[in-house]
Amino acid sequence: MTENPGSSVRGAALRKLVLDTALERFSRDGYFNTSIHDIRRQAGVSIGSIYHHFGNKEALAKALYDDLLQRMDAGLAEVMQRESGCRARCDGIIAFMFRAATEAPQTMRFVLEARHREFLPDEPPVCSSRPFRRMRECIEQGIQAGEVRPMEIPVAATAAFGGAIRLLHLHLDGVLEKPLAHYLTETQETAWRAIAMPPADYP
Amino acid sequence: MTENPGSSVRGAALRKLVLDTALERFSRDGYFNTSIHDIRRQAGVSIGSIYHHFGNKEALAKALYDDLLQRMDAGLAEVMQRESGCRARCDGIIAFMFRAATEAPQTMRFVLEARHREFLPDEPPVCSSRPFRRMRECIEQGIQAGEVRPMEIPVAATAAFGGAIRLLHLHLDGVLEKPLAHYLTETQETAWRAIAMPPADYP
DNA sequence: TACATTAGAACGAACGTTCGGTACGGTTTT
DNA sequence: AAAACCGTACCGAACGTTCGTTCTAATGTA
Repeated sequence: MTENPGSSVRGAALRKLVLDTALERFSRDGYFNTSIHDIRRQAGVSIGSIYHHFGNKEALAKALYDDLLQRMDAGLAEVMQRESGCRARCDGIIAFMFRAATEAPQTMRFVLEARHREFLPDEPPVCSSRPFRRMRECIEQGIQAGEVRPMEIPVAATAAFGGAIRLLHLHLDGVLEKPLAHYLTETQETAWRAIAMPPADYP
Repeated sequence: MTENPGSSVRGAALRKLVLDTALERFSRDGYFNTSIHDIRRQAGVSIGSIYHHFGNKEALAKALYDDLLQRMDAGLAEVMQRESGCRARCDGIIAFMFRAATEAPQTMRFVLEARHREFLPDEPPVCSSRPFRRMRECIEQGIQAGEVRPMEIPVAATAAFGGAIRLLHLHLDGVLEKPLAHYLTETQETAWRAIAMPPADYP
């Protein structure tokens, strides 16, 4: 475990340690199955420290949530800046999500699977957070540029990324036989087929 | 409210009343934000009755979960029996889910959004439940029949229904502008485009 | 009478949180 | 330079509340 009885950890390092521990427990057992005392024990810090840094349990979860969403958004922003054109960007977004779910499954689980509204009642739903808005905007631009069929935005956006996201869920639930990367290119191609503008001589 | 102080409700009717109340509260506030005492108060029954019929809180949730999954599976079975051919069945499945999410949003929320593993630790993930297995089988048969492109089953299945399911989530989160039905046919067409076998003279 | 069902007061455990306290570096006062 | 003071960080025993559950008595039903 991450026991740390001597507690040489202080300040910002302690804050980070608590956040890391909270992520591990929240994503594994869920928010309500994890007590502050659990986090205290595993992180090897005191109850007082946790309350000093975060105020209360809900604020700890919110700090974690904001942190992860922002990191995820930064990743997507980097994709959007590196790639140009809707197709390349969609592929990049899907690849990024697959990589994130493989390398940081706990983060992905907490962002994607947790029912945030149950413990953060004032938070808007995940689907209206920055990362998800970015995906929708990408599709909107694709339609305007003529790369993507003209269609209802929600339909296009969910068609483009819904398959990939469901595959992510399967991966996080441990029901996929092969590693995520094995399904990447096929997922990208399939997603694009669903929304791509057909060639001009299409029947 | 569903107050019922006089309590003429007994036996099977009482059991049903408790299940209905539990569904409403679980889907609105979540399992952990709903206490047995809450359900008792709203249903107008006694603590003793609840424990007599269900044993404990977890078993109540499991009874509800099994009930809803079975009802959903029956709906899907009916679609599979009525329709023949992969395309018609996929369309039927998506239409069924849209209808269910519109007419019984609480049911859909509990089946689709709740993190069951957090309160039913011994339950397999939703994605391996009967209804979801049915969807995957439908796609598998489509591939064998030559209606669907030969591809990895998980990719094909998530491509076929992932978009629709994400749209369901958007609907349940209340972020869609128009009623679900408005997006139905476009969702069906888009899903099919993603997985359909291309015509023989395809480049 | 016998059995199944309902009633609700009571209990113990677990939880989130509080609060009086220590430790310590920096700043002001003497 | 020493003393007094201050604010921040950390500690953990203790508190009040809530929750799931139990238990015994009462009640309806056959």
